[in-house]
Amino acid sequence: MSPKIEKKDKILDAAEALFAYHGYDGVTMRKIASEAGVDLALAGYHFGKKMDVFEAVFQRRAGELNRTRLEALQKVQAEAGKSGPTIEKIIEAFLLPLEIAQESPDPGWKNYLALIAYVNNSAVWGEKLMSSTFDALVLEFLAAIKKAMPDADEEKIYWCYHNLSGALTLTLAQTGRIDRLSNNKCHSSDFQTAYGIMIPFVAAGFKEACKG
Amino acid sequence: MSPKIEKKDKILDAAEALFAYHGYDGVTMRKIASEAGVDLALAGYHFGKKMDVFEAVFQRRAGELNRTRLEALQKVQAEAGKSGPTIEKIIEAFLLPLEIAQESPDPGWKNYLALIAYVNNSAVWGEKLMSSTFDALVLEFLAAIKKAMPDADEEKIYWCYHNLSGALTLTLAQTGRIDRLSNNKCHSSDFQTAYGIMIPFVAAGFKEACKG
DNA sequence: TTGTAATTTCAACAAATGTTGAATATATTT
DNA sequence: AAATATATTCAACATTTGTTGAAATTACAA
Repeated sequence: MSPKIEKKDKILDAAEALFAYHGYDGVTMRKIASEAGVDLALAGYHFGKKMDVFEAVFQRRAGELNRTRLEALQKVQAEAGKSGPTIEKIIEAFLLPLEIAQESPDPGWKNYLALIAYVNNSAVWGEKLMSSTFDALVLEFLAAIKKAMPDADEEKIYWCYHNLSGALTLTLAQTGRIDRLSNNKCHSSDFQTAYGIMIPFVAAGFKEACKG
Repeated sequence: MSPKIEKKDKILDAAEALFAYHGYDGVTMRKIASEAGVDLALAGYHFGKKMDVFEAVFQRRAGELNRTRLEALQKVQAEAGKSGPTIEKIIEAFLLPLEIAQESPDPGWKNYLALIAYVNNSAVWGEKLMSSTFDALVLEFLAAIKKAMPDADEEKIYWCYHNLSGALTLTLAQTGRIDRLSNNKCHSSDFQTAYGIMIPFVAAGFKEACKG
């Protein structure tokens, strides 16, 4: 219950929420400090430059997220035995940990995943941060998919993953667009429905687009 | 060939490229002016505030884009006759005009579509700008899809479109991520392959996820 | 308690930013 | 050519921004 850590984390929480919604350049150190209820200079003291705050936010939950998703993959692999899991099961293992995180009582997870959506869609950050942090995990999943579709062209599998990644990213971003488009019949915050449809959608996409 | 219009358009071109890559807050009026080879005050003279420059960029090509895509839809509808076109044909009509635009000799189109990707993934801009500019067109396509899948639940169709929109958006963004992930076997700039896979991927996704 | 290290605040800096009024130049019209 | 409108530049403003040194406060060990 040491107050040091409390304030340090409050800075990360505030930065997480602000960066996720406004992007890196849309956030000021003063806004972060103010939102965290902390003096302006404190963020600099704990983390260094503004960019370092951003990276600290980005890295904070990355390890746990990668661990959870890898465990989910290993679980379906163990259940499937030597033949390996189906595409559906692999996609499920890839996505459901995110749904669980978004439904977590800690609202920070929702912000964090929206931040990942921001980074993943940015040509500025995408290559630098996303690849170094998440490619290892993604390649594990892609290997499992290749095993489940031994006849599929490798290049096509990458592009199918790209489509999966895009659909996922837009879901993580929570833009509210589907609410308006559907005249409020659907809601960006309805993750259960989102993933419930995304999983068969993507699985069918892989199967069809990787033919030949 | 009047030089007035030349400079005015150069400002929009520069702003388009910069906003697409860096986002609204990552761009300064000075960078726009400098990139356009124009005095700082000129952008303000022609367009007003910075936000007005952004909206001018966003609106400049929207009309033509909507027109082209609507024509593509009407063409496949005319070809299909009363029964209406298949999902594949509808998705094609939705996507191929974008591929053509990205391959246009005018590099501004590529930047413009990357800008749309930025806006579509942003919760700040998404609802305000995207909906008002593109929802009418999207609803035309969704109506065609509903006709092609009369048994499908409406809510599911919206979510399937959301998946399509996400996959498309990531492609428009050109982040370079797939290059790195695939160890340079795939390239963000290879639109032909991207859409060649996206179309069957999405069509199969619609069919499978809208069952029941 | 005393002393030391860690944390937090205060204050201020230099640089960058959006915006605008006035001056100049260019084009267009009369 | 003169006059008018349009376009462009110049110069400067008030804010905002990231960053940092010094002071003050708090936690902790001896």
